[in-house]
Parts: sequence; C-alpha cells; structure tokens
Amino acid sequence: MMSSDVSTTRERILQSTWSALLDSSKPRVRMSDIANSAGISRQALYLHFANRTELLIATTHYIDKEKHIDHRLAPSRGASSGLERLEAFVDAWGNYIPEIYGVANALIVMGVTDESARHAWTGRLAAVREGCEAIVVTLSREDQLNDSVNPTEATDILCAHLSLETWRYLRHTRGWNQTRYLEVMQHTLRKMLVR
Amino acid sequence: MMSSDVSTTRERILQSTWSALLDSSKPRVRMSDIANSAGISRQALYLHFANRTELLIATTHYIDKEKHIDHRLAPSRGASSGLERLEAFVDAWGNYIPEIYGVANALIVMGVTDESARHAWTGRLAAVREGCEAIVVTLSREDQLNDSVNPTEATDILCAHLSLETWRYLRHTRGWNQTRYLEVMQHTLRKMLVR
DNA sequence: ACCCAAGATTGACACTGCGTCAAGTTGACT
DNA sequence: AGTCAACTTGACGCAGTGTCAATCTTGGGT
Repeated sequence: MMSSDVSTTRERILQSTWSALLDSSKPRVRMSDIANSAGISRQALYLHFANRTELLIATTHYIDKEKHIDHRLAPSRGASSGLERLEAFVDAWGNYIPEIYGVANALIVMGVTDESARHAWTGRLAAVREGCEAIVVTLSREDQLNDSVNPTEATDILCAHLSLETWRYLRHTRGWNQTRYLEVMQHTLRKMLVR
Repeated sequence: MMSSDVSTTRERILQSTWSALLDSSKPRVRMSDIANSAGISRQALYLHFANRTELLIATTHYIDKEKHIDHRLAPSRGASSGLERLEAFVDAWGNYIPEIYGVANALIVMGVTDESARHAWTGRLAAVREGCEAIVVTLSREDQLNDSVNPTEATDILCAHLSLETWRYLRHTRGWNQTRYLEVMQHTLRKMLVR
C-alpha cells in the first residue's frame, strides 16, 4: 500500500476511532467496530497499535494536533490579567472538552482495569491542572484571589469544576447547551475565585 | 444451611461485596472474589442475585439500611432556614459518599455496558438532586438565593459540586482529607449560592 | 520481467470474566 | 426414611482482547 495516500492507514484508524467514540449512540466501541469503519481487518489494527489503550492514547494526541490545542490555549497564556486569563482558559478548555470527550471517556473506563490507561489520563489531568494553577497564581499575585481558600485548594476546586465529569453531568444528564455551560462556568468561577 | 444464623448467606454476600468494593487496593472486583470472601462458590451467588448488576444494586440498598441514610438526612429536611438546610445536607451527603463510594463506582462502571445499572445509578442521582433542589427552593423563598443564576441551574451546579466524581478527585486524586473536603464544600457552596 | 518486502488478510486459538446448566452432596425438619 | 432447600463441582457458551502462522497483494528497485 502506498504510504503517500491522502490519508495513511494509521490516520484513517485514528479518525475512525475518534468519530466512533464521539457517536453517543453506541455505548461501547470495540476494536472490530473501529477496524470496520477504518476499512481494515480487526487484526490489522495491531499492526499499527500495540493494544486498545495505545490506540486511545494515540487518538488523544491526534485530536490535540488536529484541533490545535496549543493554539487554543495561547490567549489564556498571553492574557495580561488573571481575570482575563481565567476567562480565556474556561473558553478554550470548555470548548475543547466536547472534542475529546469520547476518547477521554473511553480512556477513563479503560483505566479501571488498565494501569497505563489510568496513567495516561492522569497525565492529561495534570496538564489541565497546571493551567488552573497558573490562573490562581496570577490572581494571587494581583491580590485578586479570594482569600478564604489557599491557592492550592482554589486550584483543586477550579480543576474539579472544569472536569470532564462536571461537563458531562451538566451537558448530558441535565441537558444544558454548550453556550449556557460556558456562561454559567464563567460566572460561577469568577464569583468563587475572584474577590 | 440454617437460615436463622446470625448472618444469612445473603447478608454475608452483601457485606462482602461492600467491603471488597471499598478496598481500593483491588482495582476490579470479580464475582469470584466476592464469592470467596463470602465463603461460598461463585455459582452460588446466582442463587441469591440474578447478575452482577442486581448484586450491586442490592448492596446500595443494604448500605442505605445499615448506615441509616434516611436518619442522616433528617436534620437537613427539618432545618428551619435554607442556610442550615444547605449545611446539614452537605454534612450528611458528604459523609455518606465515602460509604457508598465503592459500590457506586462499580455501578457507574457497570453502566457503561449495562442499561439497568445505568438506570439504577441515574435514580440515585435523581434522589440527591431532589435534596439539592429543596435547598435551592428554600433559599429562593427566603430571598436568600444568589440571583445571578436561576433556581434550576443553581440546583444543577450544586448537584455537580456534590458529585461522587468531585469527591473522588479532591479526596483521592488530590489527597484531601474528609474534614477539609467538608469545610471547603460548605464554604464554597455558601459563597456560590447564598447572597 | 522478476523478486522482495511491507502491509493486509484469513482462520485459529488462548485468556478472562459473566452467566448457565446438570448432577451430586449435605443437613435440618418431619 | 424421605424430602426439600441450600450449596458444591465441573462443564459449557458467549463476548471481547490479544496473538500467531500462513497466505495474498502490490508497488518499487534492479
């Protein structure tokens, strides 16, 4: 097979994994489902990825690249004030969650039995937490941080609030739309963290 | 086997399920693990419970009974002001989460593939949400509710904040102790909801 | 033309864990 | 002695992951 095809097999697999996992109509996505939708045999998946976990992890990286996560986070990093930083971060991350939701969720479920899946997701969480920490630190330096909780705890609360699970509860279980989610998050978090 | 033993087989199974699931050292609890620790054969479990999901659901009810969930929630229901109601509820539910965490989590994981497990957990969530709603309604009647979010949304946010997932993140991932969890929750929620 | 190697295919199999079934054991109660 | 319920043992079916060996296909290099 030519490797200079418009999309390599590897990319087709990643794309298929991504869309299969975003499709909420199927509760569980099997390796064979992914193989089928990528147009190859189930066994051929293992020529490209060692196992299900590796495939999921690779898919998160693929999405990061395709959706330019670093580019989206730039406004938050570059914001001058802590408040702007918070707003930009909520906007960037809050709009990124829907993209990675499927894979992330699969990775979390995988983590129940698979150590490396657990580790991978923990890593992503840690990255989000760094973003949260940067916001809190900036607010703190500006003396804008609500002084009733210490910076570490404020970071944790912020991070918990912006979690995938909270997003899922509000958007899926409670049926909020994305815009309302963002609005309420912006408002609630400001109220919680800023003086 | 005599059915008037100090503990019936059924109760021993429920007890074993409970403690096995609370033991965080084992990531996944199998039917055979439960059977072993209850001192019966794996197949005998199915003489008492139709399947894994039924067993988990029965265990949640067992815990409710053993730990007197209704009794614990009484102070919140009986509180005179909305603020007291909130405090009592956070205290009651926040201290109940550690008890049901293991089973609840297993039920959630089960829900990925099993419709009835999903349904059971949804029901529990709905019950918690009713408690949250009662608080918000009371605050609203007293004109104490923060007017920046409407009551429904306030209830959702409160419920999300008191979720099992938030508790796990703070207590397990972030290593908070239970007392600190309660203190910060009390404080954060009051700040968020009350004028 | 020829051959090679990469990438894919097919069919088979091992392993785990859930759930089921049939046949046998045990012990209490009558 | 007989019965019935609770439990045991061993075997099996099923789904889904991961592995293996044998075979096919196809483009590129010489």
